[in-house]
Amino acid sequence: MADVGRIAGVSAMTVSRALKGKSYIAKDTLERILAAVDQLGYVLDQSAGSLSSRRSGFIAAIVPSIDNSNFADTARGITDTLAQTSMQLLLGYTNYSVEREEELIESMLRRRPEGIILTGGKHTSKARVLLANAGIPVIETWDVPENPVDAVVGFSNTDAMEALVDSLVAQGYSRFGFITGSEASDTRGHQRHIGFDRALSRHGLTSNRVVAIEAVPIRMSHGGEAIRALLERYPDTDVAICVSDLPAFGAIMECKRMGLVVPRDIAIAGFGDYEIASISEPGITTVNVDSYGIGAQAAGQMIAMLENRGTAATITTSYHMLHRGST
Amino acid sequence: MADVGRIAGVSAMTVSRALKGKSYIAKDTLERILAAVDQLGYVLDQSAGSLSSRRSGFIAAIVPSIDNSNFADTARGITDTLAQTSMQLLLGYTNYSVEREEELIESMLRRRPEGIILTGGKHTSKARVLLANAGIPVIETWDVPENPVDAVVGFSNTDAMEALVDSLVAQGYSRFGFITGSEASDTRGHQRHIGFDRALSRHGLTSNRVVAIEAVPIRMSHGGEAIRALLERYPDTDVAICVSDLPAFGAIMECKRMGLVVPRDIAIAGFGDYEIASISEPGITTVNVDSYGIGAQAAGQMIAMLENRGTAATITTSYHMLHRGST
DNA sequence: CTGTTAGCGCGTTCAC
DNA sequence: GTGAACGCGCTAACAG
Repeated sequence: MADVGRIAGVSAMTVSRALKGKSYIAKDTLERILAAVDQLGYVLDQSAGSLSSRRSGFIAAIVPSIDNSNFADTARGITDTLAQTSMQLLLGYTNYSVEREEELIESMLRRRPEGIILTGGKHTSKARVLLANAGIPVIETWDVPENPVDAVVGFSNTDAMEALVDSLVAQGYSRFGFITGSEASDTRGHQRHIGFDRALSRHGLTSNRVVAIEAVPIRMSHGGEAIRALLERYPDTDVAICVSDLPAFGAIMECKRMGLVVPRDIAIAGFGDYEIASISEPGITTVNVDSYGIGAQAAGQMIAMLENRGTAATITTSYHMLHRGST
Repeated sequence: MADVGRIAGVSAMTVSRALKGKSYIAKDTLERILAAVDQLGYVLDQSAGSLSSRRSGFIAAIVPSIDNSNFADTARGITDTLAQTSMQLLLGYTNYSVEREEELIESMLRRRPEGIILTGGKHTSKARVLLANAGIPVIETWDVPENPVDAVVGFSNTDAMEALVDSLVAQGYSRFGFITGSEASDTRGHQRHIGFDRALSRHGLTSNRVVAIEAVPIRMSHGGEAIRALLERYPDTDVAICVSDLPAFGAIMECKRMGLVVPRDIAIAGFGDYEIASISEPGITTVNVDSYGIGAQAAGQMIAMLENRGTAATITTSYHMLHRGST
């Protein structure tokens, strides 16, 4: 930067101001500086800048998996919204492990992010301490935790699943199966299971037709295994709800291979409204949860909090049922 | 850090050494330091550290989209491999725009990454200048560019598509259609199209049955539109190759809706071996391209280059045909 | 509109 | 094994 200044015949400070674009600089001074920047191929060193200004320009975000279009959409929502500011996203994924989350939080805090966006409300106690000490806005997403760290942008997975069950009961189904993954790891899956149970008991139905695949995350292929297991144990099941559209799709395809017709022989529903749910034939009945909007709103709330415009609000995001051919 | 030192009764320097874990520290000194760190909830400030050590600990990676499981897998491969080191991934996506890539490169270079991993070999000239000036290892992936910037980890999309066409010709198909997206943006799609043309002319076949959807990126739903357009214009097409499995799946589902049986009435092949290709019924004939391995090998090569163990090598990654029920 | 001074929080280097 | 001095490249604060 000093080099640039030398060539342009100004001090480093003026170069700094010119490159920030926030202060008034004489037009010809600015031109000389930009010419020098071009000539040298100079690129600002933001790590030095952050040290001095005490603003890193980072927002950290941690999702369970990027290999899942719901969370990828959330990450996109965050990035796109952050693009309006000069903030940069520092993204990490936990593979659904709170221990890994703790490590990630620590390693990200070393970069002094100005805010941090997490998925869900389950964290190790050390993670909570780290977050508290960091003194930065924390936003938990994809859930409405009972004891939020700070702000929240999400929806009740329990309620959403209850609504799905209600609508299927209304359709006339009564022998419900549930296909899920490792609930110890996937807390949102666990919440959905709770919603499933609750809704069923409200309707006076039983709910022990459950297949839990102990794999993290649950994939399309697991849906196939699971539906076989479910139908073997409970052959009279008339509808199987899957914890996400991915296993739901796998289940539907497996049914096809088994010679069963969905939904005539067995109805199948998913959760999340992944693209496949609308494209698959039959289409998959599911719950749309606005994955992109969760990210966009979380980033928006973060920006507000950083500008002292917002406080630790809880923003509830919308979801809606999508009835398609699979039920 | 000075605070920690004060509590532990040592200098900040000793704290720094203790936290790095590379130097010898008396056992009880170390314990006192760790206790103080715990007590204060101290977290290292890596931005200050990088400024001083002139090592940011960042590797930048830029992919076209994270909302695509192939590139998400590559990102996972990079992260997982980097986890062996203390490097952190700085991830960005371009939405298939070289202009956006240029912006991203510049904003990432401000963080002084120690290396940068790009997708493909097409960059703006300014981007090339920025990369050259940065003086860090650059790895281009997912392709084998004619004029690589530095190292390369990828495969020839042209060759891979040629191999797919060859195998379908061997299966007896002769009236080939091609479904693709915006080739101006998706250079790998463009390469595949070239391979398609080349292979067909080698076999003395024509190749004008092409539907290009001008959307970026091409999604499942576009496959449906495209197959309709293709069959309307060229009703005698016997096999449609899609630029990726996503539109291939959309096309298969649309055929089902149109009452066509795949592959009896029309065969369909994809590219990329997304999970859906193996789960879908029928399974989708496709080319597996080791998306995760591209990331893992790129990161491995990056580590080697940073340790001066490797030079600007070109690593060719493997691909293989997967014949499934759709052809 | 521009320059000077000081210091951000570490790690490098050298000393002991 | 530990400490002191110094500087990384930039920007805040103040001056003019």
